[in-house]
Amino acid sequence: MTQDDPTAGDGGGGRTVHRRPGRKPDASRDPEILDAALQVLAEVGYAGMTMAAVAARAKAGKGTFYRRWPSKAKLVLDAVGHMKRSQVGLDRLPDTGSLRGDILALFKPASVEEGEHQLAIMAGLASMLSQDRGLAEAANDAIVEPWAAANRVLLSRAMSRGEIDATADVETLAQIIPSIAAYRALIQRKPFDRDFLVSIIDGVLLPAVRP
Amino acid sequence: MTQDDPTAGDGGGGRTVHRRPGRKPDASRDPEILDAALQVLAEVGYAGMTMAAVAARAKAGKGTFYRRWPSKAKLVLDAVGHMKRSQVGLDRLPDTGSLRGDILALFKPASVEEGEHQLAIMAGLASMLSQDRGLAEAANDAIVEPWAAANRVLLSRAMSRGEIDATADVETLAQIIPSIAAYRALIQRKPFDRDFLVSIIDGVLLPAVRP
Amino acid sequence: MTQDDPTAGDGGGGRTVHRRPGRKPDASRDPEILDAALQVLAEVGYAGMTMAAVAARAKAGKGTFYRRWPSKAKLVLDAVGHMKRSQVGLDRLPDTGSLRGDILALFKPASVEEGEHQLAIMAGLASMLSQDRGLAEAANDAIVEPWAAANRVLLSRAMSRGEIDATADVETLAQIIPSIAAYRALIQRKPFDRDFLVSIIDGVLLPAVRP
Amino acid sequence: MTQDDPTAGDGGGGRTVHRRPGRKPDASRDPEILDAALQVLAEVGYAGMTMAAVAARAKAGKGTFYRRWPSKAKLVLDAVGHMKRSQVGLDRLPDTGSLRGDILALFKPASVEEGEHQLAIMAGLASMLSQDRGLAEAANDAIVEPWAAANRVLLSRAMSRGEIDATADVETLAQIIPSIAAYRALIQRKPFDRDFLVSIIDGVLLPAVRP
DNA sequence: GCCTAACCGAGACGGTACGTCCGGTCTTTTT
DNA sequence: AAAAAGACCGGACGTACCGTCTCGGTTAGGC
Repeated sequence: MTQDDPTAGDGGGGRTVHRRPGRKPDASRDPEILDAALQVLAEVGYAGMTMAAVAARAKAGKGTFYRRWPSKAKLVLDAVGHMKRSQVGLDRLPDTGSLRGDILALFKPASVEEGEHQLAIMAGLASMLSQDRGLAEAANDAIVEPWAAANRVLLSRAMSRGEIDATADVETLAQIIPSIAAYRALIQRKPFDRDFLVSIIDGVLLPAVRP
Repeated sequence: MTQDDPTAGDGGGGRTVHRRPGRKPDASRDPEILDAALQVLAEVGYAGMTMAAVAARAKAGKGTFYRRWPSKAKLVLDAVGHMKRSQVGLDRLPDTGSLRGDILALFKPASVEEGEHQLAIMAGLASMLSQDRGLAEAANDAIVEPWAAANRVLLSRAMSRGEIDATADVETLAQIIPSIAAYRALIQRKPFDRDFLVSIIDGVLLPAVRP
Repeated sequence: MTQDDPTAGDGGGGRTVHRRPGRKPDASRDPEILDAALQVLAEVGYAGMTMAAVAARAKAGKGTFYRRWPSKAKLVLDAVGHMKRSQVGLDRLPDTGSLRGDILALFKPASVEEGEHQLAIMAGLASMLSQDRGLAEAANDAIVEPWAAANRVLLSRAMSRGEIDATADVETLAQIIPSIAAYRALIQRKPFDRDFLVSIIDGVLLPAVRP
Repeated sequence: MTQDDPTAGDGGGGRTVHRRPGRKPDASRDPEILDAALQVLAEVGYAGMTMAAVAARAKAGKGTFYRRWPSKAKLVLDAVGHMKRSQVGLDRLPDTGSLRGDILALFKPASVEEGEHQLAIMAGLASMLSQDRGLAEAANDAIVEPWAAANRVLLSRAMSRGEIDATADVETLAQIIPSIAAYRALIQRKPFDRDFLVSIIDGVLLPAVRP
């Protein structure tokens, strides 16, 4: 998103390629600005988020981020894409021995809370999703997809154990919980609490995969 | 949203309760304004929708709708709540003899197209959903809930026929398809096409309800 | 300004002359409305005077005075023209024996106070004077001209007594005090107090007319 | 009207008093906006003058002048105060040798025309004069007072020459012509033409000052 | 070590939408 | 039919905010 660095291509044997003189943009401001944007976004939503507020939060001037992102929308897009992704931790997934236990452990309170913060952000930028396809993708990749991936792994494991039907549509099933969680939080604005999770697991997921 | 009629409550023995004199609000302007708002909303989205444009479309003065709705957000909220609901038609649901056939018939192309227009409106106001719980509720009631209700009926019928497991969690299952459809259209911005519908039906719904 | 009353000619022995049906305009409301308009005008000025405020003050509906006057400006015009004029009382002017005494008596505190209220009204509609020639005339006739006329009489008397120069330009001189009083009150917004009056009399008027 | 510069008061021993950072208000916009306001004011009057029109004329955003003046009234106030004053030119007053000649030369047609434009502006804002003492003062200072000052000089000269009575009340007399001119133009809406000027001079001023 | 260009925070700028208020008209109920 | 009450359309007011531009001051390079 930040503009191309004309010096980037001068990697190898380029000689006497005159760099544009002057001070380089302070790269350390990028993440600070993006974090500030995410904070404000989660607090007041996209519409309520003013560039002045982000600037104040990041102790930056508006010029500093308009030099890097062409608009508020693109800034938010980049901010979402910049969110640290692997909160779910595919490398250390729960392993309780049963699919039900694994999934309940995956959506343990801490994770859910973390996820709700992400959903708050996503809710904040919901308006942009309809305007900007790329932003929708970035948001999906950053927030929902990791959980779907985790579910995919847990389902595959259960299948290897012979715990679930070998013909189950793992790909589709893995999207069920994250999608409904997001829908419930974003559109219905109801809490994605443990009771609801259990009703999804016991009412939909496990029945659908029973051998 | 428009205020209650203070004269309505003449329930007791009071007689000759004098109505407040003066011109009554022109009730016919309500739906005209709401329709104009929906048109503009679907065309340019919530952010691009200006009150002046709605006023011009409805040939109304700004005072007229600020007398009825306190803000742009509330106007849109009411407009969404006012959308004609019975697109699904609970009284004339498909009846093909099988649950799979029924659901596929329910989400026939015409309905889907109609639904996508509604989703376009909903996408237009997505930014508000995160700010206003009432709006989210209205949107859910007007757009998604009718389909969930239809699914509920179809599932109940199939259960009476003995086609599906008698212990199936109809309530939760009925929400699966509308939720995922809305999520896919609003957040992921991917088409809710027939292929995806089939993969939901065959990969999740039917397996979950098989006896 | 108010429309002709077609019933006015039915004074005497008219029998079975069919009147236009319906309630007659309540002529008694005219002065009440005009007084209310003058009050509001003097209090908040022309710009701050709202038709709703006048209506409330007169316990009238807006329709009542828009049926009689075509606009706010014309209402004010009529209101000014309607102000009781003969505050000065040409028939009972002071007669102290000297021009100086007469003029000081004419502008005695009570009169001045009364005059200041009129000037407050005039100041309130000052904006209209520049827009509407007729209003300016009406205002001048109602407020300033009576004092000029009184001065004219006092000067003439003094001339008959041989107190002042027989060639004095009475017409012009008679306008001096009212004009300067109005200018001072309207434009300079300084009080037209006794000291200032004395300085006009002794510094301008009497020197100009001394034999 | 525009706020004081908080850095101006570095009078004491304080060193390294850091100015408030940020872009400074573009001082050149002040007179441009004020001129635009005066133009619009003279053309359509105070009531017809819209901020949007002034903004368009000055190629300014509304925020720019609402940052400098708190309201339309204050903007007009400042605009009047800003009118170039020295139309009269105290340094090059006429000197014909006689008071009568001097005054007639002072109010030569060109000056009068110039003055009438100023009176047009003043008439345009007449409504404000009754609401805002400061505006009335500014208007008086900018428009009428310069002429009074010129008259004062001419009278003093004539007195030094022994042409007029040494005990004449120069201060009061100097206000007569400008006051009556303003009153006649603003309130009576009659032209302040040469004939009327002559009648003032010969009927009031010269008689009052004759030795 | 100095020059120069681009950076930085801060905030004024032009433009535009919001929500309020009011003038003049029209409608409903009461007299 | 006229009165009081008040809703109606249109449009100006003053506020808020986006994206740009300008200020004084700082930080890299290249010489």
